[in-house]
Amino acid sequence: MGRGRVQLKRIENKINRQVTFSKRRVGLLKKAHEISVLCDAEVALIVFSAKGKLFEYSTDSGMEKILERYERYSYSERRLLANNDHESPENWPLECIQLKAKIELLQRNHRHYMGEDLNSLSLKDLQQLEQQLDTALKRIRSTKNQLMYESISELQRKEKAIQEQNHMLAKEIKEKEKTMAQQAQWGQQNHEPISTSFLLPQPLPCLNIGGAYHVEAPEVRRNELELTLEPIYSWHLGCFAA
Amino acid sequence: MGRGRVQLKRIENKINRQVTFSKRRVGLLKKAHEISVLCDAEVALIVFSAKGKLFEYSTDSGMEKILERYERYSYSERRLLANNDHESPENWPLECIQLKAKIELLQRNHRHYMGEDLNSLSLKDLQQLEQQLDTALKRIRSTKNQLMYESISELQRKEKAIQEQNHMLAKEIKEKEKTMAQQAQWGQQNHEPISTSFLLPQPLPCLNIGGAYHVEAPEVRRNELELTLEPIYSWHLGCFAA
DNA sequence: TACTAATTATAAG
DNA sequence: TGTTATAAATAGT
Repeated sequence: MGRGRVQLKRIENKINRQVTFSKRRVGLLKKAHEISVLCDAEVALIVFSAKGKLFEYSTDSGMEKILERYERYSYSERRLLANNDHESPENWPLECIQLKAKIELLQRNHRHYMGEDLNSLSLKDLQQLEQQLDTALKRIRSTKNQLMYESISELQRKEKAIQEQNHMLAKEIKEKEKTMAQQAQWGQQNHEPISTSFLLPQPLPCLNIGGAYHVEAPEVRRNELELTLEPIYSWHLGCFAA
Repeated sequence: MGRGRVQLKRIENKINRQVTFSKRRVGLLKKAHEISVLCDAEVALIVFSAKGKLFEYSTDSGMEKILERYERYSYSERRLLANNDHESPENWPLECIQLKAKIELLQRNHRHYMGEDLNSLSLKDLQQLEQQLDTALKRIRSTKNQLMYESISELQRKEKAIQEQNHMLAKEIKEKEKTMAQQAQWGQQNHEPISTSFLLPQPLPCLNIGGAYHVEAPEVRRNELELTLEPIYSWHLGCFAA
């Protein structure tokens, strides 16, 4: 369909390929939808573009349901491959067996995400994996940076607040000194007045406090965060140990 | 397409519906195959007829691979959990429940490896994750490179072999020419002998072949590898036979 | 299943 | 992205 006859081979021109992909993708999805409506069929369609973008269509029963049904349907074939026989699966509900299969799959994926067990992968698989991890890594770094900036802002804010507090305290102290000095004058006018500087031997404790905060704060914050997330990170160990 | 305009609603006539299903199914599968070949896309198509029969198409990477990739991409594994909840898990063996928990953990993990759901992670977690993915990525790239080098070596080996073959063929041709020239001389000693150079107008066909190979190889290397290393046309599974 | 008229998808611009 | 000439899919038979 179109002005030229179509050759069933990869379109070499990149632009052309992309344009054709967009058009045909729309057509394909449309046809998938049509057959599902016209003929009362259940359809799941997954398309990854060459660049790795995902497009999907599924009947309104939902992709999940359909894939599940697919797995159920093709389970009989797969059971031959699975050697779970040593664990008395006979009594188990089908779902359990599926769960186990799923776990195996997830774990395999996981190993790949860890950069392990790569020999079972093809060049194409490796490329996909690389792309995916690269994307993930970018997101992670971006999130991390954001978090760090936020932490820094927060710390700066706190620093400011505390310094203000310090100023207040310093003022208060000064006033107290004044009062005391006056009292001293009143009470013992004959004595030498006590030097102000003696009464205010550390004009910079505020800085110490601020400094101490600085040093500690990042530590503390990290721990706080860590605590909230601890459960999340412990699972990995838990589940792979098992 | 066809003599009547199509109404996007269920075809009520059962026979008609079934016929249309058969026709459109073939068309759909064909189109799925076409887009995958033309546009270098990865496609998985699952169709259940109204009567529950399964038809499927997948790019040669295989249905499982694509579904895996899909799950990687959309971490929609929830379907297992979501779906199993309503199925009286009370009666299940303890193992099943543990399996479910395990899956949940794995999936959470998984999302993080996809760079998703990062807001629940602390700075420290993010750092760990970053490091881990970075390491994995390095390994993956290393493995990929190794694979590619191997492929290249293999191709070079093949190239050499083919060139040798070309040489042999060229030699053979030369000898044949000699024989023919001699025959011509014997048969018609009165005539002018036909010049050898005329009989051997293209002494370099082998070089042409080699040259073409050389030119193409770097440009198309990736695709070449993919194409040559896999059977080009594999309509996956016997969906068309059915 | 095979044919044909008519619709639909799409290659090229 | 939108248009158009043409190839391809397909509804009805």
